[in-house]
Amino acid sequence: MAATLRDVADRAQVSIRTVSNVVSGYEHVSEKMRERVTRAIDDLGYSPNPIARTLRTGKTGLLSLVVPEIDVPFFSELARAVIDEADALGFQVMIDQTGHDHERERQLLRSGARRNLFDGMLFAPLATQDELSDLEASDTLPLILLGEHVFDGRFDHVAIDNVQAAHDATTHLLERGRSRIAAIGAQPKETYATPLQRSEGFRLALEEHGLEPVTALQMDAPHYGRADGYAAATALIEQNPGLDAIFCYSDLLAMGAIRSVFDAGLRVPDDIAVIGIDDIQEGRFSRPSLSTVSLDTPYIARTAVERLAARIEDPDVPANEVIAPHELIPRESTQG
Amino acid sequence: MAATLRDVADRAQVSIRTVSNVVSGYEHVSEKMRERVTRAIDDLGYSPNPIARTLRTGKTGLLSLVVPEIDVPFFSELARAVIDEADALGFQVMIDQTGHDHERERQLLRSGARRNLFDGMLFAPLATQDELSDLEASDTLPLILLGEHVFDGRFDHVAIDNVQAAHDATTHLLERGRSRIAAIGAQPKETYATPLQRSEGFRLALEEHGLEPVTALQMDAPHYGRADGYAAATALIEQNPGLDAIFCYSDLLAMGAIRSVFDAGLRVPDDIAVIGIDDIQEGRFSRPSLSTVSLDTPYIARTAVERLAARIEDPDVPANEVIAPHELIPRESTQG
DNA sequence: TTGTAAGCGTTATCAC
DNA sequence: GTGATAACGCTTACAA
Repeated sequence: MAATLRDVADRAQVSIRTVSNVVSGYEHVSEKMRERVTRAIDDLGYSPNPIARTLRTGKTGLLSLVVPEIDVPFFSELARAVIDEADALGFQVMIDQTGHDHERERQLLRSGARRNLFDGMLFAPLATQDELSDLEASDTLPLILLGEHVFDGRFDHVAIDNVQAAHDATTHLLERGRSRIAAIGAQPKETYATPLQRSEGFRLALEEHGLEPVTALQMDAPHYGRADGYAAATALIEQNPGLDAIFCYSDLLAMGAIRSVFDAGLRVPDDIAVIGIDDIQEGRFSRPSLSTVSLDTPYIARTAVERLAARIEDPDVPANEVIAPHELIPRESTQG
Repeated sequence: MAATLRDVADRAQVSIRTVSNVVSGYEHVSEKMRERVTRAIDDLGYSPNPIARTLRTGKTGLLSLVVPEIDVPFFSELARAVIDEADALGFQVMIDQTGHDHERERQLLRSGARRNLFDGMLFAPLATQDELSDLEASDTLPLILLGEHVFDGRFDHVAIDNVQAAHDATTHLLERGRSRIAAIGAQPKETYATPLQRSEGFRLALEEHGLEPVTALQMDAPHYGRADGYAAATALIEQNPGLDAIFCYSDLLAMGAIRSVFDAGLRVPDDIAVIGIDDIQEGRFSRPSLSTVSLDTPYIARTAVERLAARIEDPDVPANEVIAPHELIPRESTQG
């Protein structure tokens, strides 16, 4: 069915080697040959088999992007940027979803079967340090960790300063005169780095303003979806009449929280100000528009893909950690 | 570095054939052999090279999902379902974005290089009939078209009844007593099927209620994003004081339109009712929550992946077209 | 039940 | 500058 190098060679009456040279743009091919081969290629509608090429070269041109769920806006926006960046560098991107499954993340990290299928992996995990701790850098395919800010010299990171981001968001609320501030997004049992760091930033900001973090005002959120934000905010409002602000660890939590405030008959930001983290597109057109801390997904994607490409090129480049910039974006949900 | 079948065979003192048998779960292997081989596999940390396997078998286990933009909620929600379904059937999913680029869609449809990399392709296009018209089913890898409702016996479709969906949305507005109804989402130049069909459904519903579609009330939208909805609605409101409802061809357009209504100092649904199509998650927590026509993405994904798997199994199964169900979901944005 | 060997479509190492 | 030919790691006739 599909034509092979051999078919082209036969038709052009040249050796398979010459055809390969033409296809891969080798310089030293005579004009005559090149033309003859090109014609045969067109006649037969030949295109090279990437699988065979890969078996020979070891390079697939495929990257793996691992995210919890692709339909979470932050991750789909990240994926978009990653795919575009990868495309620019000649890579295609496979998406794996871990669905908040710790075990699945673990598996993906060490599944050797993937070594040969992918040139590298971009990992945006809930992952904890312990998931990586018993992993040698040499055990995995070229790997870039996204988002998590874990101090570990062995792997490349493109991280976010979660402590500072949470601190900035909380400080913004404080500066707007709010003092009974709740936080939504701590994780119940797991020791994921991101929520811990955001809790830390929240606490720090309060203390800087001479406030003591009140345990009752810190709500867990099993996931970071709208429904989780809604449920947590509903409980908070019911139990804390004086509440005047909510800091959510993600924009999606914030969207749910805002809806909950209104369903409780209160207003955002007049009664309760709400701020998130991520700066997903949804928050720019929502009502009220969502104040947030913008994480620079294009920067994260570009840096990560470039870094990964470099590591694929040379596996021995020392691991480094880049902290992506973030920026407070005040919008209506805190302008009260 | 990575161990091969040969290495395992050497270590277990058996032939490569026996190792292969064990790895691929062949039945007739003696217990003794199986154990010896298994031990060697563990010792060496062997896992089979999927690329080599593919070169031999012709099956990659990879599917290609082509969408305009993965960060558009409808497509990320679809992708999530597709990836999950594919996973259940042992496939992994590669994502390609066409970025509304007609030429790129064309390319992806006929790029022969992909024939060997993917077992099949799920295509959620802006695609027009003419993009497919000069394409033989045998030219492409196994292909399922998503969303477009094009009558063409050559390709498998999992389609939406766009005419009926638009009709239902419009009728809902009419039944709520609205009569000066605008529509946002027609496409300027291109002859994409989806907008044409939705325009048709809009027109039909109006006529059934004895109303004449007014050209001035039908707005183009270059893309289907929030910003496009915002811009179109703003223009509509400015030029049509009596407007009492807007039917948007997508939920994202509707989110932008709603914001625009409020920025104009009017209320949804009191002054202007708004309805969309898609039923993205965002619309369930927005304020007001968004009335919409729900497209059953899990159904679409499941049907499409199953169908594709069947076609990969047997390329000669006749093409068929499935119409995915849709359902009107009345929410706050039309309850005035 | 297990071993031997051919071949999937490339690239790359030799010669010439 | 071009032609044979040996891998890449696997599956699968065909033998034994």
